[in-house]
Amino acid sequence: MFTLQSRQGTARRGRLETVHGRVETPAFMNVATAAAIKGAVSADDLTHIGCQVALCNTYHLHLRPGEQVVEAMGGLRTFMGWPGPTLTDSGGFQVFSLAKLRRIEEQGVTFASHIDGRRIFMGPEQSMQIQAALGSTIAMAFDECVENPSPRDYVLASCARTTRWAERSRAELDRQNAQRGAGQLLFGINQGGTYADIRVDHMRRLAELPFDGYAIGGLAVGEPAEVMYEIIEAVEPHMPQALPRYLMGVGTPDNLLEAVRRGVDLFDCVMPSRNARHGHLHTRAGVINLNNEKYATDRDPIEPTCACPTCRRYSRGYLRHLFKAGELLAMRLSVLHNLWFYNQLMAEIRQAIEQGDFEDYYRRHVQVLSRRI
RNA sequence: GGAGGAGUUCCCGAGUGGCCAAAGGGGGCAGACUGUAAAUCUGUUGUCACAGACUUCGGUGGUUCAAAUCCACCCUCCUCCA
Repeated sequence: MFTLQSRQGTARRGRLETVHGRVETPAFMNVATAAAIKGAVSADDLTHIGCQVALCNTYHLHLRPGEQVVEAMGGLRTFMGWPGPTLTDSGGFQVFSLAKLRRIEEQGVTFASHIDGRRIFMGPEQSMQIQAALGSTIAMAFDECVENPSPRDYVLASCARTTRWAERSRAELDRQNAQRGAGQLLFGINQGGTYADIRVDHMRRLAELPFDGYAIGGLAVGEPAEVMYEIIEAVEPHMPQALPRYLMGVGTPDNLLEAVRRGVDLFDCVMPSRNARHGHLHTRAGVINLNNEKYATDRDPIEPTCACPTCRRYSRGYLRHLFKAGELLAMRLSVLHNLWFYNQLMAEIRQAIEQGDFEDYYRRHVQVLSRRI
């Protein structure tokens, strides 16, 4: 159940009530691909850094440990000790990211497992069955994420297939929900590369299907940010107002501000966690690289005004040392900070929309938060 | 005291007459990263007046058109024998 609390221009402040808890939007979902936030961050930590939704991956969990194991262990939430809502990505992104290891056909995609090379077949039915077994709060339709730029002919054909896969995803999850007496939600995914007309046509088709939310996929995969914003603007008017909109895999703080401003409610991205593991930390003034020599004797926390567990206690100099020494603690503390930063950013955005200050908030932070300093 | 072996650029370590400023690691410095094949990947790492020149392979001297590489002596370290 999704309700809009308030709006400012196209920006929306909403609330998604699920059987596993409430999600205040706009929200950034924290990425836990293999049922874990990389960097030694526990589900318990997630609660403390303001995470609302944990995002896991169908393909990865199917390979290891296998959905039947997760199911036998009580489902994704029990398995990983995370009490809140979860979202599982369908495996569609792996069609893109593992392009060298797969073959696409109408029925689905055959992957060579990146772990042991064994053949894995995944179509919409398989993806839904796996996600149903995992028991995520929100399942994603099985799609093909196409790289940008791609030839128009290819995008057109791929998009038509993704539509058919969306229909099959919807039908199979309905079956799974009926069999299990479950109410797992399902989001459809818009594709169409960088072609606004294909995007719009595809979105219209998807909107005819009874999804619980709609995602824009296939962005931030090669195209300039401006093109991404244009595509969002083109597609947004065709997304149902009453349902949540999710921009998949995005992005930088700037990307989030720009997309919220254009009507997006949900996000996820590996950047804050991955970049944290690589020493790049977010501050109000931009992104710093803790590996840089200039931080060796810096006694300030990453962000002086930050209330995260890391900033309350540790200096940049110490964290830099931990990175240089290869200590796991460097990653843990950095990931905690960056995810806190993102979750906090979204909380501030929500408040700004509620108070009608979003435009002001946007102007003060855009092109500041994402710059490298 | 005797017999072997070894000393290479920040470190480890290849190289045994010219294609060597010297492989490969590590470390250092910097960069990348957008639904995670990522604790990963890339660049760079003697000096300078930098498409070239200069200095460098324990030290000194020599052989040679040419030496990190060959010869002599010296220094240091390791192993074994006394």
